[in-house]
Amino acid sequence: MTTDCCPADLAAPLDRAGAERLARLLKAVADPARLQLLSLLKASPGGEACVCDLTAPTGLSQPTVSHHLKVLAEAGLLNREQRGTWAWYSIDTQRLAELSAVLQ
Amino acid sequence: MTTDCCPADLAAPLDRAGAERLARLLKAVADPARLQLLSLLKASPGGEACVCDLTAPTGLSQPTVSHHLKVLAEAGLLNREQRGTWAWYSIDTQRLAELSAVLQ
DNA sequence: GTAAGACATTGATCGTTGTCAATATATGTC
DNA sequence: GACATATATTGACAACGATCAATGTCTTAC
Repeated sequence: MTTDCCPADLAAPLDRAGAERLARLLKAVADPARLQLLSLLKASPGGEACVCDLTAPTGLSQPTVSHHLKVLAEAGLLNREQRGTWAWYSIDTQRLAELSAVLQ
Repeated sequence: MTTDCCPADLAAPLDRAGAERLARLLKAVADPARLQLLSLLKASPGGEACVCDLTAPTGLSQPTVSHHLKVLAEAGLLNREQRGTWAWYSIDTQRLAELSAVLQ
């Protein structure tokens, strides 16, 4: 069950506004770099990683990784926790599961 | 179970090529017009509709609707069947379910 | 307080894509 | 065959987004 606002469902008739909300969420995931980041986070011990751990395996620059993580976080799919100098990111598994359920 | 090629899984480590394949699929869905089309198809009697039935409810021009249906069909998410002058589209529910499963 | 390190932001570039008007193709009808 | 209708394709344009270099901000260590 989603709270008031967010995902919606493909089965219910989708008006333009609902479609745009859902599309924004899906666009966050529909990028190879961000999919790789999600995969890396899922495979990380504790399900979390800092930015510095994610640049090498993706082959992207630090600002680019930071950008993608921000996109995912703003979509609500990642949680961000600051620990000292490091920023730790982890997947919001419930949110991701909700998004997955929309397509069924 | 996916056949040899397609979706892949977020849990398994995702290389760049796999990520790009998956992103292509998700991009097909990550558009408000295409989400509305999927929703309309799902709600249609028999789970299918022709192009002429889809322009009015989306508010898009006929070429634009045709374009979006093509994108979805090329992604394997829609089936196309020609009947006389009409082209009938329907959702490939298995393919869509596979895509949904990837995000879990 | 200065320096170093981790991350974020800004600015610029370039390819991609959603949209429509115009046109083309194909199918059925008279 | 000529015509009407349904769909697809082409061409053009505007908006968006992925990327990086350069720079800014913040935290810890000395």
